[in-house]
Amino acid sequence: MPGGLALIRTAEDLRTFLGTLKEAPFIALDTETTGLDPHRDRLLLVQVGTHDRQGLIDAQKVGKELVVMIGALDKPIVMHHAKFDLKMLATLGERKTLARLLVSDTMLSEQLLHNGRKAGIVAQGFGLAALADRYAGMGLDKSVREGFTQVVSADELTEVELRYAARDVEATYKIFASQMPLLRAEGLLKAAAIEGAASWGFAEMELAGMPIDAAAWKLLVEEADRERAEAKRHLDRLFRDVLSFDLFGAGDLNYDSDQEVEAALKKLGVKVEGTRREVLEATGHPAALAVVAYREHQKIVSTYGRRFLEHIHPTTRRIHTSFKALGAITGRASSSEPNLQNIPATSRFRACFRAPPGRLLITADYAGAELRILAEVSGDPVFVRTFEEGGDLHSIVASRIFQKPVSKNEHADLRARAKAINFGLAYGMGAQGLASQIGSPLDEAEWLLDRYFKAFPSIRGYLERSAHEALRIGFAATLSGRKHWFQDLAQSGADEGTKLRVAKNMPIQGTNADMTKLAMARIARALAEGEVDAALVNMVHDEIVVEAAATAAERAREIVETEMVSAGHEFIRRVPVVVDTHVGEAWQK
DNA sequence: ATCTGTGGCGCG
DNA sequence: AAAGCGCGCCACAGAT
Repeated sequence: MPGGLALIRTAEDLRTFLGTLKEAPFIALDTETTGLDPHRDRLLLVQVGTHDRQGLIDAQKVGKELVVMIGALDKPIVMHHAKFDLKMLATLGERKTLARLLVSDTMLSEQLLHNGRKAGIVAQGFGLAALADRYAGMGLDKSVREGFTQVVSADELTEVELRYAARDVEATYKIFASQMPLLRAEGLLKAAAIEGAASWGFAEMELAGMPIDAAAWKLLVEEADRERAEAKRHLDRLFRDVLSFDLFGAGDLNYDSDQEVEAALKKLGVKVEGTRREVLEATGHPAALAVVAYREHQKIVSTYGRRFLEHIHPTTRRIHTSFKALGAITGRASSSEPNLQNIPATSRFRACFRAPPGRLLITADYAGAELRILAEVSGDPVFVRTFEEGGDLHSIVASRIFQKPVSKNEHADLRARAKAINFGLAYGMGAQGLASQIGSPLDEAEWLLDRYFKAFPSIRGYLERSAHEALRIGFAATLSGRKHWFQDLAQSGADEGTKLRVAKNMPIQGTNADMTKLAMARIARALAEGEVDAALVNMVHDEIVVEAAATAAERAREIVETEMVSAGHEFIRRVPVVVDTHVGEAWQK
């Protein structure tokens, strides 16, 4: 590093340093912090540079001006796990600049390159050190940078620590330089661009968190707990002949143990294999049904109870989930600690996510996203025309299959059957699956599927053709070019049928992920550029939630809808893209 | 005491 | 129980 390891402490010095990067095609960036929580921990160092020149910026001394100046370079900024660095950079302010950065991410790029062919690299993983070794033959000692928790100023960092901080930037630069031709060769540049652009969106969601009415939530859990206890007493009565009771009259059967439940049911003369809800319901036995009822309440108490509320952040009083941008093999994101993508939809739990006074939540979701994607990729004329005309696809499909007029009011039962087929076929569902889904005999389900595919030959044609082609070439892809290689799946011993179903589903589910992630990126940028008092707060696969000041809510809603539609049309060109929005105090479908 | 795999179930 | 795809969390069960 020219000039040794001197820290850049002023905007003027930073300007001088950045001037030396004029010729670089892109800039690598990394940060050193006192911890992982942007609401509690501090940014110490921001390192920027290339393979042969790195600058170490004292983040607290230079302040938000460093973000402005890096943004003004107008070059792609490459980070390893950009979401984290962006969240820490945001502690300086300048979110508007961060939302506009052209971000690339070496970690996500590597995941895209190995999606479904992790075998052989899984031991090293996707950490910076692993990639530095893989691409640049560089050894990075992460342990040097593990403990800055006691550090209060960049001045305290030792020479060794600063040298490693600079090496991380050098490595990141070299890694991306090597990844780029690979991404290009695999047709993954667009997918990588979406991931990079969305990383600020995920950062914004994690930073903002979801507002929650903890008291209301607690009441719902307590109610479920009472109902659970009542359900248990009921169970004890039903099972009284096959269990023993303690002094307090409580039975010794553990209803959370599937083994014990199965054995106890057997003693009552109810033979089941497994204790899944459908199995228990199929018996029609009161004791089996009582177990189902108990489980319903138990699920609420265990999954959405005390531990869930422990995720409320001590300072923001909000729920800050953690997103994995590439959480699913299809390209979907996942959410954890807590998972905000599996909050009960029909219950009152979603209503507990309430914006604070003076603010509102905008809930926006793609209407029939997967079926529109299927219309796009198959080109089925009926599907395409129905969406063009704004018709009800399930009704149209039912009318075709059953040869009689069907609507939401007329022959609604037939519409429900068509709906089950429509959703199931995107996953490669067979007659047996359909039979159990709609509760009809196997031969009837077979007849239905047959009628369906006769009415829509291009749907079957597309699904069969694309799935077999995917297996032949070794991967399935979305409309952005995102790939799922079948190497790991094959190695796991999956049979032909499983592979075909996965291949059918990937382009549909994955293109939906492409759309939603691109929309997130565009919404975050448009809100920032328009200086709208609003932020992304959650996403659930085909749905985006934004919190806005009440005075800005209508403008934010318009931006959300416009950007979701435009992002959808990047991939869906044959049929309209429709987004339903809802504005209110609470999160609502 | 802690880890890992499994069954079950919440969501799209 | 699953020949319907993708997740994460819970409790249990069996292991270390």
